Amino acid sequence: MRLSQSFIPTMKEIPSEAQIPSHQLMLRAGMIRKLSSGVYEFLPLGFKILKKVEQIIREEMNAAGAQELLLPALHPKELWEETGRWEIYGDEMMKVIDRNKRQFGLGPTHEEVITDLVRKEVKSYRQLPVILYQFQTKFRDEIRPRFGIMRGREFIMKDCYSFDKDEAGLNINYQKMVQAYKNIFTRCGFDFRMVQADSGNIGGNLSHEFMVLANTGEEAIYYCDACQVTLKANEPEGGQTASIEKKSCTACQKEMKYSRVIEVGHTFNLGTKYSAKMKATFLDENGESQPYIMGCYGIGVSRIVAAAIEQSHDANGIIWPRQISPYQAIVLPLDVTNEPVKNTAEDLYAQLQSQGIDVLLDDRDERAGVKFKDADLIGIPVKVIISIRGLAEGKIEIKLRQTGEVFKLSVAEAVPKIMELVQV
RNA sequence: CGGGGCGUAGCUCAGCUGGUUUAGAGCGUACGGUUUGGGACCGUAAGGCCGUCAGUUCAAAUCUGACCGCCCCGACCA
Repeated sequence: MRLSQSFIPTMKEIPSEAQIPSHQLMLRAGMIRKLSSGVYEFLPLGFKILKKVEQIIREEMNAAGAQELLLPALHPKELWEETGRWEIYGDEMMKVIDRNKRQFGLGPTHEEVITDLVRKEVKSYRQLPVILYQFQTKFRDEIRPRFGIMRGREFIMKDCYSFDKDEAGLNINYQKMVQAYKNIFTRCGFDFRMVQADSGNIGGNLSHEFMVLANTGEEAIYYCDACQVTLKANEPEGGQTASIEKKSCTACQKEMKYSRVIEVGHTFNLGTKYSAKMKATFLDENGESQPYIMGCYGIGVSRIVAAAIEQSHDANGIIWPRQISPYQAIVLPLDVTNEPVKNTAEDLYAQLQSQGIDVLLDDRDERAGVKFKDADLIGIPVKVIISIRGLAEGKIEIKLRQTGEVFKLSVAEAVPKIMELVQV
C-alpha cells in the first residue's frame, strides 16, 4: 500500500475526548473515528488490525473443532421472553420496532438465537456435540460507554456456543476452548492471566475470565506466577486511588502481585440454564428427552485491539506485536524528489511485495521527520529507511520499532534480512 | 440514573466581569518560495448559524433558562 493513496488520517494532537493511551493513539493513528458516544467507525488501518485478530481467533477456533456461522443481529422479543431475559436485560438491550409494531432487540449476546437454531435441528445425541461460533457486531446500551472502543455500545465480539449430551462432554469442550483461548491470547502477544469469575448476566455454574495486564484496566487481579494462582480483586473502598490491600498466595504463601487488567475473554459453563427454559432437547441413548448441556465462550475482538495498544506503546505511538501489526514493514524514502532514493524504494517495495510481505510505502513528498513520526505513531514493527546519505555508502537502513535496533545493509542483503525480521 | 466538567475553524485552544471594528491564534488544508535524517521556515488564501431554542438588553460567543451532545467518577459488562 502506498501511503500517498491510503486513507490513514493521522493527527499530531490528542483529541480532548480521549483519556487513555489506546483511545488517543487509535484516533491519532487514523484507526478509528467516533460517530456517537460508544459508537465508532473503523477506518482501513483499524479494520486491517481487526481482521488480523479475527483471523488468529478463527484459526484457533477451527482447530478446536468449532464451526463458524453468522447469526442475525435482530432478535424477536418473543425469543428473549422464553428465557425471561427481555425483562432481565432491560434497558441494556437496544430495541427497535418494525412497521407492524413488532418489537425486536439488537442482539447483545446470542444464547437465545443459537439455542433456538440448534433445538430446531439437533434432535439426537448422535448429532452432539456441536460447537458453533461467529464474529458479529453486538449492541449493548451501556450505562456509561468509555475509553473509545474499550467499552462501546456497539462492538465486535466472537461468541461461541457448545452443545453436549452430558456434563462430561461439556467439560472436554470447555477445556478445549480454554486451551484455544490461551493460544489466541499468546498469539496476540499478550501478557494475560486466566481467573475464575462470577457468571453475571449470562449465567451458569462456572466461568473464567481472560485478563490482559494493563494499568488502565477497569478491573484488577492478584496473581502468583510461581503457583498460577490468580484471584479477582475487589474494587478498594474509595476507588482506584485507595491503597491496595496485600494478599498472600494460597499455595506458596508468598505475597501476590497486583495488576489492573482488561477483560478480553470470558468462558461460561452454562449447563442447562438456557436449554431447559427454551425446551431445547434431544433424545438420549434411552430415547429420553434431555436438555442440551451448554457452554458459551466470548472474546471482545475490538477490545483486543485496544488492549494490545494499552500493553504496547511508547511516547511516539503504538508498538504492534508482529502477529497483529497491520503491515509487516514500512519503506521510507526520505526524499522522493531524489531519483536514486525514489527508485531504490520503489524497487525494494516491489521486491518485498513479491515475497508476500505486507508492506507500506511512504511515497509522500514529506520531510523525513514527518515520515518517522507517522511510521512510529502507527507502530509498524520494521522501518526500512532509504536516504541520500545511506545510498552514498551503498546502504539502506533497517530500524526496529520496538528496540530501536538498527541494521545498515546493501539493498541485496536487505530483502532477506527484512524477511527474517518480519517472521512471527 | 446520581455526582462533576465541557460545547468557539478539521485538531488543540484563546476571547466570556455584555459594546472595538468584519470572532482570534497555533497546527492541519490549498497555492508560491526557501528547505530536506525525527512533526522546518516565510508569504498568501480558503475554512465559523460561537451546540440548539427561548429569554434579559439599545446591544449576547459573552448574562439567564430549557433542551441536545460529549467527557470524567460510580453501579453493569467482552
